[in-house]
Amino acid sequence: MAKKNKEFHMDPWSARGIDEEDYERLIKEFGIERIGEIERQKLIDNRFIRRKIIFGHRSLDDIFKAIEKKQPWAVMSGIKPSGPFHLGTLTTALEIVEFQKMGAKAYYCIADIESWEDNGIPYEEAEEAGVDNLADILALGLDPSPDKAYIWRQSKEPIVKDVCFKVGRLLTQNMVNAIYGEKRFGLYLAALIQVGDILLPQILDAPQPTIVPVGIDQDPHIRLTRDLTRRYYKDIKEDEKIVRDAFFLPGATYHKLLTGLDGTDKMSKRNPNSHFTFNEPIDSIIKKLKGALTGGRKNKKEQQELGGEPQKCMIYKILTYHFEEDDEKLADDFEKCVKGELMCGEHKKECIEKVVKFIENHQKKKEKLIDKAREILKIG
RNA sequence: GGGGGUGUAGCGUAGUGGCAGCGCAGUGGUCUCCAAAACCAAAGGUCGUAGGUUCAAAUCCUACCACCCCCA
Repeated sequence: MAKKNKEFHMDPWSARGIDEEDYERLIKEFGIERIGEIERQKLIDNRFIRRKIIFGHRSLDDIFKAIEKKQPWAVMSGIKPSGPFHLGTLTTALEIVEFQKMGAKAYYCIADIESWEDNGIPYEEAEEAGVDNLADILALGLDPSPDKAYIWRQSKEPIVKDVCFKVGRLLTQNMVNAIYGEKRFGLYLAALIQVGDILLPQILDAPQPTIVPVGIDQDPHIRLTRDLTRRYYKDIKEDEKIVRDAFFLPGATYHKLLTGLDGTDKMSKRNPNSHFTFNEPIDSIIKKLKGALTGGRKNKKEQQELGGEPQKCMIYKILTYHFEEDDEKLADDFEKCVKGELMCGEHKKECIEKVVKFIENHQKKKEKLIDKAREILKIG
């Protein structure tokens, strides 16, 4: 209620939830484009597109053009090494892997400057988490070969720091306030470093379309980056001749965020019951899933008469995001739930089995990739 | 550089010298197909840190630390 009067700040660093009304607003007022039928068809292999988890984008058309003309393009995203992988980071990671499979060169950033600025974790302490996170995405299928991927740590990559200072000249206090609200100064710096991360493919290689798959809460970074790119990375001319084209405005895809397993606004580190990590003991994961919010009715009788409410159900949600491969089975379970034929206890049990299988399998793959991750990040 | 303010449980707060309390969150239980909601119960504190005054300090004094505001 009060929200309508308040200024709309979507904050990449806070844990505020985002509701349907916000999504509409982002599309109407902030220029995010809906994923239309054409984009949908072109990306139909992507589960997140099919299931409308990725709901919006900027400049996806540049990517399709590059694909058509067989020109190079990039996918860029990263992770803040402040803890283990969870279902939220899994979404972005899978998106990167998907785009790489479609032909993009993948640029993956370990955002250790941000984990210092945001969480107070010194670079050295972020190393282990960085290795762990990288091993996770390798296990999910990221191909690290040098022609297909470039992986870096912010603190060790001078180019991204250069960009921070270069574009910093274009920014005023009022602009950062409008985008992020009042924050610790270091967070603004981290945001500018991230501008460097997003532009890195075009700096290291040549101007090319870049897609940044992110959660919708990261859009402020995308807006800032596009604004600064437009103003700073223009055509470079020598003697009236263009020697380097202007950069492409970095594009993005936006996915909806998973809410907390326990029914709270957002999965957050603060609230351990809202999420589980990939490094967590299996019995702890099971316990959290057992306690997950469902859309079930008061008792069995009412459930059979009225049917469940899968829209509210976290079990249904995480199956949709990650753990049910089969579209038909998913739709079928939705139907059964609404008709009152599927009981939550039973559905939960099924879901738990799938999650446990996934985590155990993932751990096995990951274990073998830790050394590889160390090698890539040059951490001994 | 100067001035003012704040610091009490995970979070929000009450407490002006005499047993450190309340709300929310978290935990356990009842209920439930499982959760949620509701109800019941238990738990949680070096009162920012270090000194000092006092029979007695969250409370008064000193220094330091962290954060916020104002002035130059």
